Amino acid sequence: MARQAGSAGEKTAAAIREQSLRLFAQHGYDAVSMRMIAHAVGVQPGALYQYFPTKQQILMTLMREHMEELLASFKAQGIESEPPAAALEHFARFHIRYHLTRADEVFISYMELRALEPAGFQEVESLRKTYETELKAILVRGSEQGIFRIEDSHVSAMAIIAMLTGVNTWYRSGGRLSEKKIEEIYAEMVLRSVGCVD
Amino acid sequence: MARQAGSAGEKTAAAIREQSLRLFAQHGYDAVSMRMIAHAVGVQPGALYQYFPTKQQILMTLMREHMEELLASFKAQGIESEPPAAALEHFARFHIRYHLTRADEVFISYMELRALEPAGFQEVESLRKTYETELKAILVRGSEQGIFRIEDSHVSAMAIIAMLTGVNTWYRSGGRLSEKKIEEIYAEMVLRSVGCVD
Amino acid sequence: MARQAGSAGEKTAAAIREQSLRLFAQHGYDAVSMRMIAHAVGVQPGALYQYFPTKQQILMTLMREHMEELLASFKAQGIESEPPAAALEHFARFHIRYHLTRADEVFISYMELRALEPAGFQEVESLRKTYETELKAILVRGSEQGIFRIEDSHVSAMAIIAMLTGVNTWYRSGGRLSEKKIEEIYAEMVLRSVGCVD
Amino acid sequence: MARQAGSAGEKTAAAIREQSLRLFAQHGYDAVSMRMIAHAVGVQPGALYQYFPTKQQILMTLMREHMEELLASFKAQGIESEPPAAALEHFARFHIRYHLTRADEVFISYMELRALEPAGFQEVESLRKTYETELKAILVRGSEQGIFRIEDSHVSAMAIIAMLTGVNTWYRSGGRLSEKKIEEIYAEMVLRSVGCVD
DNA sequence: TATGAATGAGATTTCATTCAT
DNA sequence: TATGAATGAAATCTCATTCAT
Repeated sequence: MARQAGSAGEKTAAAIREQSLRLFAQHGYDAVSMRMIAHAVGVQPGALYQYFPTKQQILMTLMREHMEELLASFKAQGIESEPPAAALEHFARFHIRYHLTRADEVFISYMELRALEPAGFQEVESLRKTYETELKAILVRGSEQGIFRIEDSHVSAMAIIAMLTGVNTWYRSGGRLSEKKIEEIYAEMVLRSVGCVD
Repeated sequence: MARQAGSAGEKTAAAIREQSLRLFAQHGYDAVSMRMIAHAVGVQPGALYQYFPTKQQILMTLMREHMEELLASFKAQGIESEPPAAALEHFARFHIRYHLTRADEVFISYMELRALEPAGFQEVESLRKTYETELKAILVRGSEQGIFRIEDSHVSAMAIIAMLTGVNTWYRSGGRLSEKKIEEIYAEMVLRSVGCVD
Repeated sequence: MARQAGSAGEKTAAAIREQSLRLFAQHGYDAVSMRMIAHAVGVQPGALYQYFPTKQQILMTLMREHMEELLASFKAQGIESEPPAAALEHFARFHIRYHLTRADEVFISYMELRALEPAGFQEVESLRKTYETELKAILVRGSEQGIFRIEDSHVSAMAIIAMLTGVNTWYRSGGRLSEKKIEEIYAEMVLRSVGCVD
Repeated sequence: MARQAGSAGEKTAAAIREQSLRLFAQHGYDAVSMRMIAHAVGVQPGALYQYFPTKQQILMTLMREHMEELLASFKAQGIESEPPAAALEHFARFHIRYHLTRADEVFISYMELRALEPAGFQEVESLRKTYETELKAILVRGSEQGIFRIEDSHVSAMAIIAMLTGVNTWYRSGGRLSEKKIEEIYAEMVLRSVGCVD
């Protein structure tokens, strides 16, 4: 069949991103074949190579774009200029919200790191560390001002991020608790965990 | 003459478990082939089928045995009969310790759940829920006794487990902090997170 | 306004010939893809089909044109009317010169014969035989006149052509010996090989 | 279907060599697929990989073994200790004989050099140069003893080898002339070409 | 208990070619 | 005259698994 009128290319490119994201999140990078992606998109496998040179590049693109958007989104919050307690609460709420609305992107960015080739791994790791560093900066500020009581800012940052990110492993929207409520509970636990009682 | 304890077969079986565990943790279930396992064990691929009927069964065995050991280990702690605060601290320390000494088992039990076929998934999920329920029971007890201040025991349990389990994503033994210290920091953060200040 | 001589189309057609020739000579017909040719020409693969209906036709065109030019060039030498010894020397020198200036054309005409489909193969083979027959005619004339001492004109012709054509497998211009010198050495060896001593 | 009794492996390995050789010679390395080889051998494509890790390695093995056998065969002739004229005649006859009995091996070793990856190319080239050097040594000896009249031993060697090797492009056994006769004609032409008249 | 040989399916990727625009 | 998008077939190679020995 020949191509349709209109900008078929843009639609196809977007569809490849969407379907790859969904399939990688559901089955894992290695368990998803180019055939599966092509079938989900509605093209022959060969057509994918007009848009991405390799399967690895599809994954890499999804991850890089996710991390860049996460960082841009975070920067847009202006959290850095807030006082420590407000900043930490804001960070927790932002992180939870981001997770709950971009479940697939977040999921593959944590789960499929090992599927990346070394160069790509380094790049994504570096973006992730940039994000983690933002949290650490908040913790250090709060600690220096005597607002937080923490032993080690690195350990605390890791613990907090793991706690927050974990929401995706169990929360399904439409459940017993609203997303707002989840945000609130996690934010409170985070603040308390660093000795900041309300 | 009697057969030695630890016949060739037993050694091979153990080696398959060890090497599969290591390889699955390192590369992911789908990225590991039976050939890779066989090569690591030092046999031909066909030999693996003397011990496991399918690759899926290797994964399943590793996961089931890990979960069963985790539960048995936990039961042996006698945490259930301790008062809530002590129990929670004890749980946190136990969980961290278990993670830091069984990194591979823990890792694949979290990461490769989706690689399981439905029946196996159900079985492992059920074991995991049993473990999570132990934590929830502690939280409920503490909450009822007014020792913990939590909004929702399920959410808190999920958050705590995610925080604790996350230690594996970054901690490498021989680092800046001892395992004991890590235990201590996490235990304190957990207690605080449920409003239990020391 | 009138179109310029050498329209875009003519330039493209010429570029396809040149690049195909170069690539076929370098990598072999089967190892060269239409994409490679298109890329070398600076167009998209589809554009090639404005000038040649198939990849096979590109090869066929290159070969046919080469053989026709070789024959025309040879005819223009007027060798047929020369006495046998002069004719043979002239043939040898012409053949060497032609090889050394059209390395790629000559190369693919010998190497890629088997890549041709039957009909094309027959056509090129027939042109080649016409050329070989010219040499054989010289040998027969010289033999009949007692100037050459050969056992079998076909074998001698094949041997001489192989010897001369072989120059391309090793000679690179700008080397130790000039092209003129090469011509001279080969011409002498050819004459001697048929018992025609100077 | 399961495997037959007997050493199926050795038979298969030999069959892969034979069929690859035949097919590469007939169609060219790039035009032959692993499917084609497998089909000719009577196995599934995957089975080939029990014997050769890559298609390239099949070609490389065929070429290396051919060159090594050629050199060993040549050494066994003891040509080096013969006087120049006898040595050159002997070389020519040996080369022709070898060509006429190993047409496919010889053919691919000349035609498919460019299909080799750099490392393999170097290896085969080096073996080929060793062989060529043997001929050059004969020419130099004869030249120094005033028996041959040659301008340049390298050019002469190249010319002679090309002439001799060319026999394969046209001779088919069972034709008008016996192999012995061919040997004789070529040997005489070679001797004459270096000014050594009988 | 293990091997060596093989299968049939499927992996990623590339191919020549087509055709609406 | 050329492009951008796509196809359907085929490329090399790897996979889990089987089974006679």
